[in-house]
Amino acid sequence: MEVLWSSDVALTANELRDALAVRGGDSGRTVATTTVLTVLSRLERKGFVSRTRERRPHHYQALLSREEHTAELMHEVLDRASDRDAALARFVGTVSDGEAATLRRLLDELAHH
Amino acid sequence: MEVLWSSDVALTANELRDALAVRGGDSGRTVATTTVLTVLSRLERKGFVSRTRERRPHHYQALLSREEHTAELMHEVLDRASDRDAALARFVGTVSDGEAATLRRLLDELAHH
DNA sequence: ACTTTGCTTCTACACAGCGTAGAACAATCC
DNA sequence: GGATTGTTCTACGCTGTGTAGAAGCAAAGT
Repeated sequence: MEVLWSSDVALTANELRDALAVRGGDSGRTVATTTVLTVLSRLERKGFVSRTRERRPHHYQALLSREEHTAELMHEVLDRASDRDAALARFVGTVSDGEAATLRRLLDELAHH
Repeated sequence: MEVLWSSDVALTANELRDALAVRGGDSGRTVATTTVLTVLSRLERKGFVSRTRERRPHHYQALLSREEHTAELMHEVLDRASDRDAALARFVGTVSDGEAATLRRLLDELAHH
């Protein structure tokens, strides 16, 4: 359900419902607006989303982009490891060559402040 | 429940129950042996654990170490990202200096086959 | 061989989380 | 102020997890 989220910015529940209807056009999968609102409320409670409570059609917006969220999750997973370095080693040992290259590049950039 | 797992190797259900009793000694938290067995069966079904079905007290053993499991989870999280490289960038951008250094070292080792 | 003992499987229950939505309540618009 | 539109409350079904009792099965004692 989060999938749809990280696409753009600041939507109302109805706009989001419509966006969903388009995306999942395969079968008649149309969710009710209330469903969207419930999910949005739960996401807000968990701090994944913020809303504008002023003007009546509340506008909702993701607090973290998809990528930030992914990075966040990776950190959470890593934090649960007893030996972080060992876990990192395992991780690095199983990335593709291309990703290893990407990582090197990113670390280089990081080094140049 | 997994926590206890990644410590050592090849145990029977009862040994594991005892180990649990020791670790969680705070309050009278003693789990029944059947509980341990149920959990072990579920873990086996999910491929996290293997067992020796021969000699009667079956011996159970983790298939992945704690670290491997962590790395595995990190990959799963990363696989769900739409833009893997961007997610990696966010991740790298938020690691500590020490870990950045660790990553560099690991990547260097990787480069030397 | 028959019983006892101990290990394993089957079944079950409570509780949490998620996807879903109807019904009720609140604000906005003529 | 009645109609329309948006939001909250409440709830149901499904799945996963922690927990364990009851029953089945295999090895060991006599």
